[in-house]
Amino acid sequence: MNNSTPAPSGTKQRLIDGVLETIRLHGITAVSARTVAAATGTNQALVFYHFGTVDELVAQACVSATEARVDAYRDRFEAVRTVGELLELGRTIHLEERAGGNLVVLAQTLAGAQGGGRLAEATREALGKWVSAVKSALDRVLDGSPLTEFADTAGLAYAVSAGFLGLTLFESVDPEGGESALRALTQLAALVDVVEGLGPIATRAVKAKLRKRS
Amino acid sequence: MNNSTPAPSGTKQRLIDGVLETIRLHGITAVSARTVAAATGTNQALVFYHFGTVDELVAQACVSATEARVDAYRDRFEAVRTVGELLELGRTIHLEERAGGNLVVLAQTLAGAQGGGRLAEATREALGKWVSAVKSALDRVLDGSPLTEFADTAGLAYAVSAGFLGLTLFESVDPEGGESALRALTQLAALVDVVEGLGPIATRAVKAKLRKRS
DNA sequence: GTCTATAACGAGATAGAC
DNA sequence: GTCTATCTCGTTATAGAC
Repeated sequence: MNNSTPAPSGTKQRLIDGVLETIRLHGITAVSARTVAAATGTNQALVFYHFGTVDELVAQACVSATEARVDAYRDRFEAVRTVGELLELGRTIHLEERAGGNLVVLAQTLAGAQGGGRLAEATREALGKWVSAVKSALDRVLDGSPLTEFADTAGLAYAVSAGFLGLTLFESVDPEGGESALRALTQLAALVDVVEGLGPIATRAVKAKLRKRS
Repeated sequence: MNNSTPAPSGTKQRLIDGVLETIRLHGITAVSARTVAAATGTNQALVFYHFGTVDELVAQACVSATEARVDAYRDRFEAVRTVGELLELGRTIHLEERAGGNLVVLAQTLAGAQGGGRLAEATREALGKWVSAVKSALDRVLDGSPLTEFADTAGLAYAVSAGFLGLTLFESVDPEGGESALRALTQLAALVDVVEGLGPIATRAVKAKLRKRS
């Protein structure tokens, strides 16, 4: 806790890896000091020595794993230029992270945070990392678009992040449904780009109609 | 199991109510035969007498609760006429069900289904009820719209349902974030309606551009 | 820092009285 | 159909040897 990357060398990191693997394979309900110890090849007492409680281990694992993954996409977030590209990036992230199982960890931890407590705090922090990445991309992408003055980018970022998380949980019980949802989102991305590139006349029409409603 | 509504009179229904309340208040991780018994004022042996296993109780509670809620919205789903109205209904459902805690139950059960098994089957079934309600509304609403031939309504229904579930989990750890997400969705609903009502010229332009991309 | 051993407790599940 | 009692096991957490 004394520098930015507290050098969790050795066992501490192995325990974090172990709990992540356990969550990926068997869900948050299967997490215990013993199952984590089994996954790391060590023993359960080390969980309490290094983290004090099981919840604390899960919390730290969730935050650090999410941080690492969001950082890994920083360049690609910054390369996004249209809403369609952003949705496409979302789809890519979803696919890649599903393979690595990182979204599952976040979704599971989020579910486990229902009772409040330490996990709620940790998941709020972890989700915030994704949300802020999406929000800054949205701010850049929507700049100058007919949607700017009506779209609450912060709220949209929350909605998008939450949506992908829900999708992650969903496809674990219904892979085909998840697949078709992703295909639909890809079509949606194309639609958004088309609307964005409608040209000045149509854009002004959209803007005018939107103003009339608000 | 011998007729459509198996008359789960008395204790069996109380156990179902008890597990639902437990999940709402403390999450799926807090569910056990003992906690449910405490919530019903009875004893834990009844769980096994009536359901065999705790998982089976959770599974039946999830499915029956979801079925009841989806039925409660049937009329309102059928009254929907535009995409914007559908999104608005989604927002309404989300608000009402959050108060009753029913979406939380589904989201929590979904998270608990990660390891497969009985819960996975039950949540697939329960989610399917929401999805099919959304899909039939989408089919009706998109009929004749410029989006029809490009939108995969089944996939969209999955995406929308999963999205609202993710939002439900999200706002339990970050209520303000959830609020802003819902506000953003309301704005989005207005935008969709505006695009839908663009008039024949713009509609043809959108269609043409979409075709060029696919 | 890591291990074994163990305490204290809650879990799922069953047996049997009523 | 409901209860109490109990079995067995997994759980968190600690104590203490190494």
